[in-house]
Amino acid sequence: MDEHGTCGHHGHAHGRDGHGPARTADLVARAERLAQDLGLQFTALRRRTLEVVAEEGRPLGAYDIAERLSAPGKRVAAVSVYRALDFLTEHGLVHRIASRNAFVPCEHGHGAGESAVFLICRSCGSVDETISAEIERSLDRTLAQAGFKPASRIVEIEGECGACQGRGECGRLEPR
Amino acid sequence: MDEHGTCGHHGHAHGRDGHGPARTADLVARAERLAQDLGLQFTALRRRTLEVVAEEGRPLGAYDIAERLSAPGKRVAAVSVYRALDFLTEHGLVHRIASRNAFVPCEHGHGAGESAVFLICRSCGSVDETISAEIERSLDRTLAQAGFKPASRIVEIEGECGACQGRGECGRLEPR
DNA sequence: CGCGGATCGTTACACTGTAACAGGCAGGGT
DNA sequence: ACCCTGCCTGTTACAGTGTAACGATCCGCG
Ligand SMILES: [Zn+2]
Ligand SMILES: [Zn+2]
Ligand SMILES: [Zn+2]
Ligand SMILES: [Zn+2]
Repeated sequence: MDEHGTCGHHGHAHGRDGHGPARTADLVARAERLAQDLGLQFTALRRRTLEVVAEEGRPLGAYDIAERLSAPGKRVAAVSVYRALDFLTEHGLVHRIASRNAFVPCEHGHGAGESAVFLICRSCGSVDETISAEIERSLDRTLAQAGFKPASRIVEIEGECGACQGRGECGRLEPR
Repeated sequence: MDEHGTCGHHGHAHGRDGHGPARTADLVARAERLAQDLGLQFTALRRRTLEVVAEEGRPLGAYDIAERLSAPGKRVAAVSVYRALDFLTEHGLVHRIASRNAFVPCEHGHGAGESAVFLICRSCGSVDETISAEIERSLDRTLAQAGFKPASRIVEIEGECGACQGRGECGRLEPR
């Protein structure tokens, strides 16, 4: 799959629901294939959780997800969402943004070895996931030099995305 | 700029209270100089908070700090600690480890421009702070290419530190 | 003296995450 | 059919993390 790979300048219109749905189907398909291959259960709760995260254009907290999954008369507890998120993050379908205590859908389908760099915009709240072999290499080099054996990596950059720089701050940052 | 010349080989013996006290005096001096220069108040609470964080060899939570600062009859509330930590982190005297919700003393005296890489050991819980111009460069390059203007960076690597990989022979010195 | 600013104590509250236990449901052996 | 087992989910309770709001104190300044 080569999603927006030729986007050049990362115009990332996912501040809203730009290409959310398309990605959602992609992710669900990937999850089903993965569950098939590994003999895991891609249950309804896990699927609905993935869909909710994928369709929101910005990081969602576990309690926000629980609220979106709940219906009048059928409440989904946050603890169930946490368990679903455990499954999804373990298999690389969603990522946790440590600096925000929130979750975003994976945009790249990278393996466990490749770690992502998250660009978090202060103005519009969007999160862009990029992969850079160069960063990977320099990280590996530094770690090897320090005699440190890495298991998981977190790289999160907070700042202002390209779309928000030109226009003051027209990013719609929804309260609540 | 003195480049972490103190510790050369990153053998980081600070798993316990190795060179805590020495660093503590260093940090306090740096804080006093900084407050002097900028006309800020390095109050008793801020100093004691910095000392507590500096003397522990591992990341401390805000509530842990509050507990250590409290005495029978003189309780320090966590919210006060958070305010002191805000001051200390804003001026680069301590760093927050986002993946742990905990705080460590700065080991390098780097400016705001240089971002640190934190090596967090799963076994002994120690945190080593290193600066790598190479990582910095590749990050800058990737960000520029994405049209993203960075404000703050978080790089946290979890894994196993050099000392814990031996598992029988601790603290083996590795020349070069 | 009165005033504004910064700090700190205190309370209350929201948000994040996990432990423990119980019920449901599918698959497999008998 | 039955039981047994493993996995998932619902529910409750709780620990840990972080902030808002208000008031008191201190201090420098006109
Ligand atoms: Zn990803
Ligand atoms: Zn933006
Ligand atoms: Zn530092
Ligand atoms: Zn270690």
